[in-house]
Amino acid sequence: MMTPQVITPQQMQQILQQQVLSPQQLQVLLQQQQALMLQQQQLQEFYKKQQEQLHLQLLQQQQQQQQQHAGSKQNKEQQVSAQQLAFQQQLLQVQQVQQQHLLNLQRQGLLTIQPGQTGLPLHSLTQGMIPAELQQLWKEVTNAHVKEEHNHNNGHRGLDLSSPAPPKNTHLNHHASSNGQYMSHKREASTHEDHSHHSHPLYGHGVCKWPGCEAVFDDFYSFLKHLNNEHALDDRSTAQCRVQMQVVQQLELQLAKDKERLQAMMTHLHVKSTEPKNTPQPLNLVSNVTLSKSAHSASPPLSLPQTPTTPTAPLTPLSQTHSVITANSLHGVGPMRRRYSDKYNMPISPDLSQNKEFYMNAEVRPPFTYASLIRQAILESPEKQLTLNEVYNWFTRMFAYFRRNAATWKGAVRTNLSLHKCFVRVEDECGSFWTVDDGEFKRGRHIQRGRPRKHAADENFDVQSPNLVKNIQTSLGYGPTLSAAFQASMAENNIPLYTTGSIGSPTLHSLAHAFREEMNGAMDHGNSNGSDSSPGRSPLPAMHHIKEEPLDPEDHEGPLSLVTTANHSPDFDHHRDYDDEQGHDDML
DNA sequence: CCCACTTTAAACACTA
DNA sequence: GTAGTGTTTAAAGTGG
Repeated sequence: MMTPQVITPQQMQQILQQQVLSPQQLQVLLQQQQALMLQQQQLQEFYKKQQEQLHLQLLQQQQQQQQQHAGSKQNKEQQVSAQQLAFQQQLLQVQQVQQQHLLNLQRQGLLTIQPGQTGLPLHSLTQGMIPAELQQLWKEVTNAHVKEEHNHNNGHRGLDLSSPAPPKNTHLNHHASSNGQYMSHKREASTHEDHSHHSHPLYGHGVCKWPGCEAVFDDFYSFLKHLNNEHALDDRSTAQCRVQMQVVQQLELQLAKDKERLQAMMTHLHVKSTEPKNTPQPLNLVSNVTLSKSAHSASPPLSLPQTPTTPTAPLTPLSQTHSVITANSLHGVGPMRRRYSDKYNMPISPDLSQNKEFYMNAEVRPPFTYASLIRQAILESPEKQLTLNEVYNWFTRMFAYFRRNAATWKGAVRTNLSLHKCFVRVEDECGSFWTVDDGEFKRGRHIQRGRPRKHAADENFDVQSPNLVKNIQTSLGYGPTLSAAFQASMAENNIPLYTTGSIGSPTLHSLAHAFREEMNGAMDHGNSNGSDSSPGRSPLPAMHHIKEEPLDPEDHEGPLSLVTTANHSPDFDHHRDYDDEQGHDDML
């Protein structure tokens, strides 16, 4: 495996630029292509090693911290948590680069992994493994002092049952070795195949993996024939090869950058960790709670599947409850009982924005209520209004959990939309969409039960009834004024306005973009319906609300309803930049 | 224990 | 008829 430096891209390029090649050169070229593959594998190994190093370092650090951890807590806590956050995000980033790299390789046919041979499903490598592993790492770092770090070998079984990765891939404290396991499997497999002459890096699952080819073959020999005929050394092939080289180069470049950054961070943290005072607490801030809780609720040793959700916690150490994510909830079985922001206006935005990538990649149930999430989704939209389908898409886009556990949450979303007073349905010719009445959200009220059942037909009656006063108000273009009111409301709740680019967190756009890129590679079939967006809406819909108000005296206490107006700011031109491009719902 | 709230499931209605 | 959407009710769980 540890092949010495095989060939540099420059050399390759030279060769390729010669254009006219002898059979010998062709042979050399093919060999070099294989060498390139080996390089890829080396890269992978490097990734693993880096992970391992990280792991060790984190453990060391944590041990040191434990020894000092009796001291002052509160002051340093946040500082440390910020470091941890950054570190965690860097970890994530490296993982994502790795993931992207692997995906790319796989897509380009340079990495041929056949589940049957490796014993691991491909997606466990390209999708599930990364977040799971990261979480595992975090769990170890954060919980090591509670859990016994030693003699865990056979006792722990890894992860979340819903995780795509099989248990054996996720042994506690064995993530590195399990990867090594994979590698050795792969190596074994490939050497074995090489012996049997039935494998080729460009041949997998009966398909030619030459970039852009994907021809199907029954047997290996017809593939070889095809390879020699269709992908012989000609302009096209060399061009493709060059492209591939650039892809690899770019990935390597990116990796190098991230590596460097990570190294700097690690160095920095390491230095700090040797200073007695800077590490009053273990890396995490909440894991104790999480662990103790889940230790009761879940089967003891293992099922802390995605517990590393705790990285969310360091950012917003508000209360303990929100950090408690039990195994059950992570499995999608248990109810979502982390009242993070359901009432009392706990702003979910900070957590959401800071942990966005985490939620996007890890199948962790977000510690927010549906109502909070829906509200967030709507408020994040340029026009502060979303169709149901767009709400769905926001969920799937922002949370890996909802991409996977699609079973019931859509119903819950609908129920919440209907049930909460704060969500107001608005309708125009093109369809209906939902807006948020933040005043009602603050009050956290539900529509009273037992009120007369509403029939759709009723909506057409009583257009002038007092119930619809709000509608009339909101249908007048109160744009700027209401926008100000809305922002004030947001400020009051300490909720950043993404759409206006607030806190230093990455914008939704860029994140969505990154996510989309990743998804494009990672999704097997996901996009069943390209039409994510609901029937096109005019930028200025003639709004008339549908939701009736039971005419509660309290409902007229203030200008609350004004806030509910969709913010028809002049920027509706750049709306839906990402909304419409993706329809990843229904991916179970 | 009570109450408010959340989640989930289910039934039902309406529309495309 | 089906799927999507929306409303409502009920049960169960959580937490103040």
